[in-house]
Amino acid sequence: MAWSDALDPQSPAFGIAASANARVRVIAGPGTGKSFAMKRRVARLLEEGVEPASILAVTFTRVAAEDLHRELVGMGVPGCEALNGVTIHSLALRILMRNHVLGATGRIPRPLNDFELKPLEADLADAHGGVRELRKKIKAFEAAWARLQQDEPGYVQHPDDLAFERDLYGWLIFHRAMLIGEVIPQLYSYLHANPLAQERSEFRHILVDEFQDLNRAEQGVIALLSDAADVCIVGDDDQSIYSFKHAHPEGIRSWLATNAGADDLTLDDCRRCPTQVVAMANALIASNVNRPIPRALTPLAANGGGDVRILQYATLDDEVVGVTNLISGMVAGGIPPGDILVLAQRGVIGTPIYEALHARNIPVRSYYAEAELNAQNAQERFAYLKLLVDREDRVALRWLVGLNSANWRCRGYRRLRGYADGQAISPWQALCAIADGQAQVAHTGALVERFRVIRAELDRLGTLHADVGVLGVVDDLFPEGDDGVRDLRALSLSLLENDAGMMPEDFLTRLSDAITKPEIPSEIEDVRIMSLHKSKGLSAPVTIIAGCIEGLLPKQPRDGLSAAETLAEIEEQRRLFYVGISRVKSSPAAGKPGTLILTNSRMMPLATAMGAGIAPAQVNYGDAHMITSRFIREMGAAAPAPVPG
DNA sequence: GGGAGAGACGTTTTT
DNA sequence: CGTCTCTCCC
Repeated sequence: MAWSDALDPQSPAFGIAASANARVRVIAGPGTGKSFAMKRRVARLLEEGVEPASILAVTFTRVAAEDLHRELVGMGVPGCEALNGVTIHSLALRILMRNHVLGATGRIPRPLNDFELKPLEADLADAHGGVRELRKKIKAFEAAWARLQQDEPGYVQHPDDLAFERDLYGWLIFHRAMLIGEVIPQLYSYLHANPLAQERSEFRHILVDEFQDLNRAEQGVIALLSDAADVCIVGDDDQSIYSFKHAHPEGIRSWLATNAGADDLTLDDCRRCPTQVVAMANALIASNVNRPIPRALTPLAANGGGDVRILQYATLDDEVVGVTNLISGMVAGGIPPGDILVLAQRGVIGTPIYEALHARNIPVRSYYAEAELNAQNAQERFAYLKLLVDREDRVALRWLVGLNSANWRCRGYRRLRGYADGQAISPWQALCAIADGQAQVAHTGALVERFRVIRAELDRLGTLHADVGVLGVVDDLFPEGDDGVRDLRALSLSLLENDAGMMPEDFLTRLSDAITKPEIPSEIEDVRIMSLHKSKGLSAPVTIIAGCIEGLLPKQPRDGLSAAETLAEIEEQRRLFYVGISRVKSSPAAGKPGTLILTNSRMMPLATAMGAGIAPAQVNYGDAHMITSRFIREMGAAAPAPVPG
């Protein structure tokens, strides 16, 4: 295939593929064929003899990276199989490892699981304004302290932030661990400090997908990698939904100002969605006031109007049953389960739908994160497994000695850490010394008592392993019938199925990977249930968004915000809904009109509402009364009238 | 250091 | 409504 095959030279896609400008920005609305245009651009580069290794295609999420990689490799152009599609985090880690940046500063790339953040938070909270403030600080640190688009990354602005960074590094170095997110500030400062670093001129062509998802630090990393590269960024400020990690729509908007002379191209023809959905999406997003470049998607008549329904149920239970019935009916009618995408912003809505479909033997998969480690006993057994493999896993030990204490025994642990540091020994060695009476450290009684239990349990597991191997240990740690570890058991057994004699450390590595980096299947065979965030970049012939109520979509803005900040939160929620409805794909030729179903319910138990952080409009004897999302109204006359479900 | 009781909050993502 | 977090007190 030649890169320009069947491409109209007047089309924007041609322009994107052909532009020889060293800086190109593409604003591409949902479903406008940006992957297609990027692919053609890469094909052109390869045909012109550009080294595949000098082309960098980078995105923010693994789903998008693997998608891009698959598309690029599938082009059939010579050299395409050598192309890389990477997440910015994996790229960062690779560059840091290659340059021994981490080793030189005493760092070990042992990532923390989500649940392992608890003791870190407890250990640092006192000195840094409490756990809540601390979490915000971690987010800002991961953005290299550039909380706003106009902030310069890498420069700590407040003395508090500086003290926090010092303590955080201290904790991570002592515990021989890393935050996933810290690779970004690390890489930024490495590249910034080393203008002669090979990586700054390694790439000739950089393509960035979903650019609006990058925060200022991540944008800075891209800029520092671009010394010798042509850069093409693709994204959509209307799909910017990651303000919680300090990515703002201004990022892609202001890129032209900092890249003078850049080409500015736009993709507006919505090739994916039915025309009615395009009209609804346009009406919806027009309600965003803070939108300097008002644009609209152009519908494609050939896509047909689609099948759009807005359904209301009396109660949340009815909604769950209703959605389940709809899906069963579709599957019974011959629609492949993999064509169906269910979006629910909270587990309380998504999980019951998942369970109900599961009970009806409909293939279904839930994409809510790290679900295997939700239960505390799952976390505990997993920590034991880590310690069994490596007694010097300081994070796992820290977690276990703090377990079942509200403050994770942070005061005793502080003394222990001081002692271990002073003696230049590890916490494990220090605890052994104290437990065996060879050393005394005041106020560590509770800690050492816990340690004795942990050590005995590890001895037991060690013996068990010697007797019955990894499989026996798995059976002991994740026993059948224990709901909390059900998923861990299933996952472990599937890993050991063909290789029961695996070394424990290999088993642990594979188990960790399976939990934190689940495989993204290329053939979708299940009904998919996920958050709206996760759905970015995906499309499906049938898209169902459940829970379209005020307080959830949009979520209740946080308290204490200024009017402008509140507006910004609502506008981001509107963009989130815009992303959601534009997932639906029509293929009239294949008999798939493109089905979009939006559901809500008028009432749910108060406990459910409060449990999910949904502010009810009114409460009556334990029933929370909900009202329909404003977004339904904002889609205007383009949307069908809501009907009972 | 740790327990009791009052008060806040609940999501989304990255190897 | 639960769970987590914070403060106060022993």
